[in-house]
Amino acid sequence: MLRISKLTDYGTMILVHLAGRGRAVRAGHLCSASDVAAGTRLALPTVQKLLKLLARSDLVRSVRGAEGGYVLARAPASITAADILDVLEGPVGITECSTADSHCELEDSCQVGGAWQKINRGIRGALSEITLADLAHPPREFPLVDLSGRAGRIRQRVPSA
Amino acid sequence: MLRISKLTDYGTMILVHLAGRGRAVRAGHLCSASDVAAGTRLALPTVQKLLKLLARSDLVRSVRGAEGGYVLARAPASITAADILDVLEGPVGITECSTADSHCELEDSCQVGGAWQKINRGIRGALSEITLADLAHPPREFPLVDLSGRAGRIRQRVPSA
DNA sequence: GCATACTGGACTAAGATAGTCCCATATAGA
DNA sequence: TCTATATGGGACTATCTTAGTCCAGTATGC
Repeated sequence: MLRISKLTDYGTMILVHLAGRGRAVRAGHLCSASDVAAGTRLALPTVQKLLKLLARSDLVRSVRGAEGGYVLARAPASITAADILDVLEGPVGITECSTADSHCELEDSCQVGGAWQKINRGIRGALSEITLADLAHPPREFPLVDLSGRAGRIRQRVPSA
Repeated sequence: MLRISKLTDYGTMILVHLAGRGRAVRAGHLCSASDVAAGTRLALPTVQKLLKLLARSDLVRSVRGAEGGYVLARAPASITAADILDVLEGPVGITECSTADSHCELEDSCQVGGAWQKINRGIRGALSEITLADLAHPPREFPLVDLSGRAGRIRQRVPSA
């Protein structure tokens, strides 16, 4: 149920790896794709592909050329699981009709649509409360999440697209 | 992100349709696959396939032969979204390694696994709080859901496999 | 016996996913 | 300026999953 793709899982591992390299980066050392592949034990071509993808987003910054590499573009605590999924899987919903601009020909006869959308918002909310920092060092408990879709958030967070 | 398959969506529509037929059923009329297809505007072969699948679970009961058909086996309020996903998509997690009996060769180098499992439990919890009755008549607000994985539930619910 | 309706399973086409590879381009340093 | 080291963009393929259809078998009511 509700599976994320392997690539998204790998991408998260990569981000966690980058998050763990904060000090080294501040000292001027960037992480190359090979570094990340070695650190995560993922295949190099796969890591290269994912880093390219991540570098196009605002989560990861890249520097080309010799001595180049990748760094997190933002603090781990300001990158949420929802951000990561948006970049790696696109901003789609749990059903096609739970994305914003969809037209479903079953709309008239479908009584369920609205409910999926609420569930979808709830899950997005949940994922927005979990940061890369949490993923790198999982806390005892994750915060409460509100499935009602009301505005209030437990913590203020950089809004995700 | 986190998409459910179309068939699961259709299956849910079918269940909602059956839930709406409670009175007719008590009067002795079962819903045939054709009835459901007409009521939901889904293609008949697809409906047949899904009803077969649902009838193998404990969510739907079937009666063969002329005048046969399908009924919900339990009250709509005791069937949760998690139950539905389990039947239609199998009891899998958002990552392969978030299912119970998996062996991931990256386990040593993967720092993320535990966190996905918590997220997974949180989402399952959320889905366990939403019933078929809610889906048929969506309430204003869905209940709060706890991502921490602690025991307490807002409502007592038939446990899902 | 026949019409109705479920049961089990095979089957296909289309699409998504995972993974690899190649060539172009940028940069640091010798 | 040349070379080694990196990223950037994209093509490509094999495999798996999904959606959808169809058929032969079986149970039941009339």
